[in-house]
Amino acid sequence: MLEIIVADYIETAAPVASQQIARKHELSVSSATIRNDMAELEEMGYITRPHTSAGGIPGDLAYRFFVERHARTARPSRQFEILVRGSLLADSGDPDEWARRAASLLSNSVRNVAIATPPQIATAKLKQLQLVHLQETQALLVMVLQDATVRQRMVNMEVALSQEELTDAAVRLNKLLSGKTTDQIKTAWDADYQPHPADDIVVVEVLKALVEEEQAHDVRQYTQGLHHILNQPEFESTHSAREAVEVLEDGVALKRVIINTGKESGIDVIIGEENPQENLRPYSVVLARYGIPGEATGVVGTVGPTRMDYTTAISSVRYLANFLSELLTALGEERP
Amino acid sequence: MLEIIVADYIETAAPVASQQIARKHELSVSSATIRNDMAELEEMGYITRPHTSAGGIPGDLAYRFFVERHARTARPSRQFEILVRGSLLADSGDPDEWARRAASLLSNSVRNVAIATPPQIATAKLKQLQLVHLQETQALLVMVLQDATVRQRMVNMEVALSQEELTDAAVRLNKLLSGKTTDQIKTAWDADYQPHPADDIVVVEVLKALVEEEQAHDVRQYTQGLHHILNQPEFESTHSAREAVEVLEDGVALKRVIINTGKESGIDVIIGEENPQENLRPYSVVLARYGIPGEATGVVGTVGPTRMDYTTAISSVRYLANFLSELLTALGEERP
DNA sequence: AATTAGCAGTCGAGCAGCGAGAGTGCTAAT
DNA sequence: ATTAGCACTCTCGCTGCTCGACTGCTAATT
Repeated sequence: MLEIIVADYIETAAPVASQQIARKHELSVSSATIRNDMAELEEMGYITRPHTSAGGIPGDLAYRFFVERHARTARPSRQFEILVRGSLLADSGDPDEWARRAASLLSNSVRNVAIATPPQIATAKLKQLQLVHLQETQALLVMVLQDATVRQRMVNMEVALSQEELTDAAVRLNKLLSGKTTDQIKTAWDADYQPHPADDIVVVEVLKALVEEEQAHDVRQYTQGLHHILNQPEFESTHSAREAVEVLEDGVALKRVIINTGKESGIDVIIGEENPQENLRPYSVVLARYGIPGEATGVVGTVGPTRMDYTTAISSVRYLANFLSELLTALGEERP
Repeated sequence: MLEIIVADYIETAAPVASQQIARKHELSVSSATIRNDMAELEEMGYITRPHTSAGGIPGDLAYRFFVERHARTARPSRQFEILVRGSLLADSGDPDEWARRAASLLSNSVRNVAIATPPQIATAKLKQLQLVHLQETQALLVMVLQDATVRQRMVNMEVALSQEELTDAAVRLNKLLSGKTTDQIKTAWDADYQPHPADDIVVVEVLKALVEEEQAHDVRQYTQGLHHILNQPEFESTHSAREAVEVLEDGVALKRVIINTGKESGIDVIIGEENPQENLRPYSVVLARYGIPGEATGVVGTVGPTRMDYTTAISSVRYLANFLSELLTALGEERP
């Protein structure tokens, strides 16, 4: 039931009515029954109605259900596969160019904005980090990188820690993180880090932010297909369209999302309000990381209205990511 | 008179009425007089009216007049100069980065789309060109470049030329062009080429096209500020906005225009219908080439509706181009 | 207990009509 | 050559209207 509504709404962009469902899908139930079911769905928060006597439009929850239940398993069209192979195998062996073409291909496939970053080689290695006591609850976090550059930041801690306690914490954190690239740090973090009772939460948070910033520093990203936005009915008003273009063209919000995209060869689907980046809440993002984990990885994905065609989006992104990974490992073996 | 209308229309985007002019500018004439003058301007083709009883809106001719008469001489705002210096002197010495920032700065200044290409080093030098007789009026134009790559193209000539005549022509053209970079060829062309009676026009045209294509091959361009178009009233309808974004995002039309931008340190202003590129006819383009002629040059400029603020556009583009040229020559002297 | 038919009620889209306001073109006077 | 005056034109926003699409509810049916 819910899936029909979502699929219909994705296609038509209009509130879906009970009678339409009954007619279109030749179900053996009448519109009245459907109305009852829809009332239930509304109560559970899956769909809303623009006004009392109108059809239902799915909310983020409904899309989430749809994605988990149906869209994840889809395969890309044969045509898309051929196009990708043709375009990416031709010509250049330049990974930068691959990213640009991937964005272009994806954008055409999903008829939405697509983004891609070229594979980034994780260069910045952490040498050491220090915590210096300043006052009561204030400390300085100093991060020394392998290439001798230094990053620092003030921390306002939750509890007052002495210099000894801070040094202790620094030693612990160094043991875990030093010698690693920012990329590896992010990975190690999720896997190995266990909060130590003596660690101050704020210190950890600031460190995290600092590492992310370092990563973000020069992520180059290619954006393609901005014009697709203007075709979508949700952006018919100039205002919303302008906002969308502004956010996507600028790209810092996306950059933040990209950095947090996991590497476990899965597809990240972030639907509407789920997005930690406030600017991106009106949209959905489908992202995948590709490349060789820990060595050189990039990201491909697409951004669109929450009412986007998740099925082809997910399958296209997955196929592209896999193919780019293949290309990249082949390149690595060729020139060792 | 005409200048007032143009300036007013640029500001308000609404048809300018005779009474408004009389009131706003405190002229010592009445609205009736202005009406008479405007009727004349309409007859001369400078302005048109959306309907019988409406004010006048300037046409391409009027903008051309305005640009030549007023906009060319303007100086950029002090604020813009400071911003440019601050942003471009800071940090990196990477010309690619300069181009990106220049586009960004310009886009903000003119509140329109801005484009910039990083300085391209003219590498491809012409070694030799040959003309081979095939049939009656058909010949093959072969272009051999310094790096041993070969470009060829068929030519359907206007008159039948023998192999001897073709060889003759090739010798003449070689004398003029060989050893030069594609960049220098373009320059030499405008300056030194005099049509020889025995040269076939079509041959020359094809050669020209071939050189241009070679240049276009990998011009990287940075586009900034697409969102500005959505603010302009001329792109209120989703349709026209989408078309604009499509053309500008794609960029091949712009590429063609960029290649033909002269190097004589002038500002190229292409207004509406004047544009040889059909896709760009609804817009105006203000472009300047910067860098070291014959060695490494790039282009900065802006694209917007024909009703654009030519005064700040021209002054901003000029200032940026000059400043980028300075930066580039400084870089050249530093590392010889 | 679930399903269905029927019906009253709600809401939005589209259309015509209207009046106000802005601005022109023309004519006659200066 | 300029200007005042006036009739005419066109746009824009408002109102009220109808029509059609849907729902929610109730009562009947399986």
